Amino acid sequence: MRKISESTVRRLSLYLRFLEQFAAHGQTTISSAELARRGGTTSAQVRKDLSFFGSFGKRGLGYSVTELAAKIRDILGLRRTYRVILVGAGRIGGALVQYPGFRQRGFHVTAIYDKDPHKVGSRWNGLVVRDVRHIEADLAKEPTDIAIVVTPAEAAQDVVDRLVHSGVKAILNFAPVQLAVPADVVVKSVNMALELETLSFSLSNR
Amino acid sequence: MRKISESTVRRLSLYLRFLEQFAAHGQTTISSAELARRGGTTSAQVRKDLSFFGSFGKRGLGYSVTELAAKIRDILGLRRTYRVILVGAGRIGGALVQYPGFRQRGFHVTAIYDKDPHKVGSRWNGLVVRDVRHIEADLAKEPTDIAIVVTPAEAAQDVVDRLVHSGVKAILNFAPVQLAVPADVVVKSVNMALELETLSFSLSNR
DNA sequence: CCACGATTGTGAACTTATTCACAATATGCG
DNA sequence: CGCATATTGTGAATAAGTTCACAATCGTGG
Repeated sequence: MRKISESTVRRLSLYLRFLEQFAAHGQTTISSAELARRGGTTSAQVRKDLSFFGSFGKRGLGYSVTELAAKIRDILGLRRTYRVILVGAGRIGGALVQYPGFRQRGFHVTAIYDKDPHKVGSRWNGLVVRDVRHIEADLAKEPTDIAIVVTPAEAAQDVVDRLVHSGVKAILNFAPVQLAVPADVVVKSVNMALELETLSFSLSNR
Repeated sequence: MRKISESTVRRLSLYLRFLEQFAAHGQTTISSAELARRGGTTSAQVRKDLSFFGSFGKRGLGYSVTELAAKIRDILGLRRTYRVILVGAGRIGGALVQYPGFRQRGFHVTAIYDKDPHKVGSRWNGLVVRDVRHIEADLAKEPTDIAIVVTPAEAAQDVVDRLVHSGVKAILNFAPVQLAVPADVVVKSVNMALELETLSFSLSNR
């Protein structure tokens, strides 16, 4: 397959969200122009994004809302559900476990780990927090593709090494460090402070 | 000023983080190559990013860690501190208020608002949750540039309208909706589920 | 004080992403 | 059925972002 840009994937994700909203309102077809309006982009961009994967519309008519949604789910790999483990039972971890958006989209948090003995054993949203040292053994029994890392910066690389060693292939990282992983593992880092800094930049430059 | 790309700003933010780490280790100078290695980019990229704002290095030597950090803080508008208000006293809101990264970087959460009468009045990290209907009056007394919106999707646009009306110029939005704002207000939307979906895409395409 | 190794700053080349623009349909209506 | 209208799919044009490559310059050591 041709190399698909990150921005295209993010937009597809957005389009899917809008399609679901349209479906909920009983709308059956949608034009690229309308999708673009909602997503803050252009109709040409919408069509180009989709064109990398096939042609899903009808000229003169637009797209079938449900068909296109199904197609995008397919493209994004959202037909299946994913087991997700979470490392770091802090406040952000807690918020994430309970975040309904994950489950709605098929991401099921199946285990929570922490290093702190005070946290190990407590219940979180129906899950018992386990000691990080069980990661390897647990994942050997229950292979898991995705992990969310919400540890302090110092602990993150060590945790990631163990996750990678245990077969985790995708990591959503909230720790403010650049993580080193093998080429076949994908890391996506999110950093709240950095988002605020881009806002600060915008504020200072106008 | 020349138009600066979002990616450049994000990278500057990253460089700043690394520079602070280097400073903490007592390192006094740094080369673009080393900064690039840490940030997962190239030395040319680092120099180009900086070149949009001036020339801060010494040929043959590199950059002074503290000087460059100061320069980037300047560029990003981080010399000052920012008052930040938070709308939505849910779990994510709670996690964000306590997130040390914000305060460290000069973003001070000064007020929390919610619509739910059960939440209004409770204390959160030393702040009393106030009713959203006080936003206008409060901001008239204490002008605030930045707001973080962590409301349900349905409520977000309404809240944003009131924020904009009250003079807020930058919004970090966690609600899964596209927000409409005037041209002089900047919105940055963050969506956790979307991040996981990009991971899902990567997993399905290799 | 000159030659050498290191490293910046930056135009130019290249690559990637977005927008344009239009032929190719599909529908509906008289 | 044929014309008017809507809207896709896509090559070509444009714009934006990244990498290359090299002259400029700094510090050092003989």
